[in-house]
Amino acid sequence: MHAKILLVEDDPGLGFVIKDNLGTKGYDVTLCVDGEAGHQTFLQQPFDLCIFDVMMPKKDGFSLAQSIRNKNQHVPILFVTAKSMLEDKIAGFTAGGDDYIVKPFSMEELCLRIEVFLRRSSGKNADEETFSLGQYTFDCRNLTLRHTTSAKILTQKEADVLKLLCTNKDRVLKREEILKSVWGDDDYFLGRSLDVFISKLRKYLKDDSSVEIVNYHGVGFKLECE
Amino acid sequence: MHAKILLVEDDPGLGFVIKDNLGTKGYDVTLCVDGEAGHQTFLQQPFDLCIFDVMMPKKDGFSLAQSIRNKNQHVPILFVTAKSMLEDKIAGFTAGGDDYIVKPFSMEELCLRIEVFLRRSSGKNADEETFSLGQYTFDCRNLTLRHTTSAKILTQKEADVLKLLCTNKDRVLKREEILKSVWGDDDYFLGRSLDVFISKLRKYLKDDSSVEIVNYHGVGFKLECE
DNA sequence: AATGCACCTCAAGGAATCTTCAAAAAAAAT
DNA sequence: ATTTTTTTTGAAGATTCCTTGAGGTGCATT
Repeated sequence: MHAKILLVEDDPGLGFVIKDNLGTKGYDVTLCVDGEAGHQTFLQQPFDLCIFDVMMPKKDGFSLAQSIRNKNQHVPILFVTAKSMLEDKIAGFTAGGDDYIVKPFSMEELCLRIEVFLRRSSGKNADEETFSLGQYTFDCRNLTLRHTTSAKILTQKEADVLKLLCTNKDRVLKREEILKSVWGDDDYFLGRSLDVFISKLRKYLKDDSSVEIVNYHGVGFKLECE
Repeated sequence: MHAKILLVEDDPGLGFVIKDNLGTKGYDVTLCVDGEAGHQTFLQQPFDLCIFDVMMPKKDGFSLAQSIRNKNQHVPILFVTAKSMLEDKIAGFTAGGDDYIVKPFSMEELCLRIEVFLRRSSGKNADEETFSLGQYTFDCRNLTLRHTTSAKILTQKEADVLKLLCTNKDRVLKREEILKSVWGDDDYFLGRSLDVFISKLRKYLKDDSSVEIVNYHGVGFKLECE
């Protein structure tokens, strides 16, 4: 249950202090030293919360946030700003439920903000949009499929298909039902596409043999979890 | 036999009136005053039908419905909307067999909808979707024939034939009837196919001798279960 | 009892469907 | 405009299923 936090901070001293401190509070912190690195890291693994310094070389905190919002609309982002920064500029970027904290700040202050954020998002997420599939957990808001050890970020379509299968666990879904629901249409070639997606999902789910997408010849597919 | 209804309505006056009224008609109504409470209640006990006001504080009726669909794909949900609500938005949410009723409505209107729903869902689940054949249970939507111990997955055609036999249990079905219904056509060679299917079904059903597909020479077949 | 037709079961052939990989096309991000 | 990511398309091989044929049994009329 350790929340995963992505910390992007160009000042090595400050970065280390924060990472260390949050580490002792039980958070799992990944530190990146610039926006570029932060972006790459975010694309490779899922996080529950982001903390971005605004002033950074290569890619500042705001543009990093923007890039990230292309992939994920929900992760809470906490900006770290200098006191000199204009209020209204910050306000623009924190409109979507994000927040900011002004340097210098105390560790207590930071932890407080983090807790507020995590409580808010976990409450929303817990029952609404996550499914458990054997050893896997699928969070369809964040397009994240977690296994005991690792985590895979899915594309939107992959997630759509998997979600449909999840909400109809143990029921046979006809090919047309899936196509209509995910693609909004049903023709022969889309059927081939669906096959490819099923194939991909199976690959992602192969680490737990008790989870299976079973084909019903000439009919469709069923997700089984025994 | 009292159907259990979950009513989620934030207006205490209206909520009470509905609950009371339905109560006198023999329904067992649980009233919640917001979406959150409704969600919690739903997770704790089973209901036969849900009635959700769409406009509610904390969690609106649609998002509540979505949460519930993650846990239960089948409970019928009836939305209560204001007249001003856009038709197509409602349509999107009522696609899966759910329905809505526009405020203000009369109690008669509401009861009518409820009865339709309950009849449909009890009918669908019991009569159309699954059949019991001696020690066997046949789930024709999922093409599954279960015995006490094991389960056999049928092909679509096998299931079609068995379903036809089930819906006409203890009645002799003429060969042409079966061929027309399952194959859409009736010629000599398909008749031979039918024989093969009957043969297969008998094999699948051989673990309970009280279930039998009997041939009527020159006429057709009858499923007997005694 | 004999004959002809209907039924039963098995098993092989062939058609349709599924699976997966890889490359092309399209869409999105920078 | 260029690069990267995602989706679609194509194709080969594997799998599944329906049909069909063969060999045998059962029924009914003669």
